Amino acid sequence: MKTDIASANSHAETMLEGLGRIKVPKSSDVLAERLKQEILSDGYNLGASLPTERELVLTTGLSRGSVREALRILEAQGLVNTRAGRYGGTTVSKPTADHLTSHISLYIKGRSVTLSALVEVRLALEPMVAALAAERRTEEDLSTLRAIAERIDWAADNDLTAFLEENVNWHDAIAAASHNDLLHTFATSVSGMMFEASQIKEFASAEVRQRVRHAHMRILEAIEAGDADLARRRVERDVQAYASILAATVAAATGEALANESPESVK
Amino acid sequence: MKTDIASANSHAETMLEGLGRIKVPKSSDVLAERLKQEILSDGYNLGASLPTERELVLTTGLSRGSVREALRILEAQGLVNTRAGRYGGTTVSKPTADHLTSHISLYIKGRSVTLSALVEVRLALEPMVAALAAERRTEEDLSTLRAIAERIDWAADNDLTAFLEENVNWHDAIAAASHNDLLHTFATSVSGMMFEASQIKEFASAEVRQRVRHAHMRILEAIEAGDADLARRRVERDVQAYASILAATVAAATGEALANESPESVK
DNA sequence: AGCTTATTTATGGTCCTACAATTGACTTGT
DNA sequence: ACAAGTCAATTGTAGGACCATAAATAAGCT
Repeated sequence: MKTDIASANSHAETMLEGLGRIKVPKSSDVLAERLKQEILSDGYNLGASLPTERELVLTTGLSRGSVREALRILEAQGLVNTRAGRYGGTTVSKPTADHLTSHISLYIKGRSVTLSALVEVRLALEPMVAALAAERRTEEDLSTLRAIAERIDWAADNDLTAFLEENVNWHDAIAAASHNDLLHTFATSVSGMMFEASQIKEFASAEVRQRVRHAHMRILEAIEAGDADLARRRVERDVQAYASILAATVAAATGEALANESPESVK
Repeated sequence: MKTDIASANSHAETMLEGLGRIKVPKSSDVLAERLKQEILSDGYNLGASLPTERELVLTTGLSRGSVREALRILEAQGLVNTRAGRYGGTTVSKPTADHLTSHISLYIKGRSVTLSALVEVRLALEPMVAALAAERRTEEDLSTLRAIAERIDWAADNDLTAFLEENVNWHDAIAAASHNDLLHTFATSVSGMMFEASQIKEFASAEVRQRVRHAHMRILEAIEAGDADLARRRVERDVQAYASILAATVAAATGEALANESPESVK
């Protein structure tokens, strides 16, 4: 059953120029893609239940293993949740911010994005975040920010770990105050990665900590006043200052250690 | 074997205050997480081979089904590729831009992000993209841009579909010229989603098409001249103009149709 | 009744086994 | 030297069995 087809194809290459390597998709991929379309297209409101695994086995003709692999893919994409037990099953969900952050993080690490590239992205995002925060912050946003600022003030001279942690919270709180989900997630993902990278290099000297507190104060002022342009400018300056300090620290470290000229990459 | 433990626990609630609902992770999740750490931490250069499925079965003690589910998760995260056949197997890879774009797209659709929110993100990203492009564009970048501009000029009066398509290419080419991977991916993802949404509303009138071509010309000029600030300002104006046209079109459509006040969301 | 406790049962979670499909390397034939 | 065929390790798929989970229900006990 093989010789006929094989020999026929081997001599017909001239007819197949335009065809690249044909891809044979896995059944689990096909099912995952179909379910994904089904979920996105319309039906399936949030929380709605997909058919059970065994029902999918019947309707698709695939094995349960393949069905489960498809569901694992959808789960990794944040499109569904699964619960065991009676009245459990697979339900439609929406990707969380954490989900997207994790994927962005993987991308940054995988691509060895340089610190300076991250700075550029921050420089694009954070001034806009601050401007929107100044326009839209609620009283709740403000009190959250004030509370964090207080904790940072305390931690600056007492608990370095807490200081760095609260710093992340600070940026997250401002991003939240912009009341733009996507911008929020982008900004926190990128600045989170930067802090993760710069924390290792532990360059948070007393002087830097003082600078940070001062900058925060001035930014908070602008946001409290609802002055979008002022907030934008001050954040821009802050990020730039942060970047140059970081660059200097990195240069000093690599210069002293090995005179290594490769641009610093995350990961 | 059940009564003892059950009755003992039921009367000991006071001792268990601090314990929330304990979660029992799935074996495939645990394995996926461990392999992910292994891949990220250090070993496993790009292209390196993970153990075969059956080796993982031996070393982990899990069933092959669980191992495969774990690998599907890693695959969905873009961390590995799998090839069948002898000398095939699972190899370490890095998440592609398409991968991240797809996840961003899912997030936007799932969250029903509003068009105005997307505009805000574009307004943050694209001026920076243009500024960097002006500073860093290579000759190749420029010739790509010029070629696209030509095709857009032709398509504007002849082929609406091609016009919209080349428009996406245009934005992608500028983002590529910024030579910042992350910024590139963010910008194309967001503007891609916007075009996808606005295409349906088919508001690309002849007048709008003319405006677009003019704006592109002026932006290309600035990038050719290497004038970062000029490029930034012109892109900012362009995005803002685009946004207000879109807003007007949407307002007219919904106003006439139903006087619907809900903010337009993607999806 | 009103509470605790046990049972039921549909569902996902895990394991096992077997075989098909794939594919690069190897062998053979000419 | 080249073409075709064979081999072998690996993923892909199927099917079955059983375990673990959890909500709804029933039973039992004040």
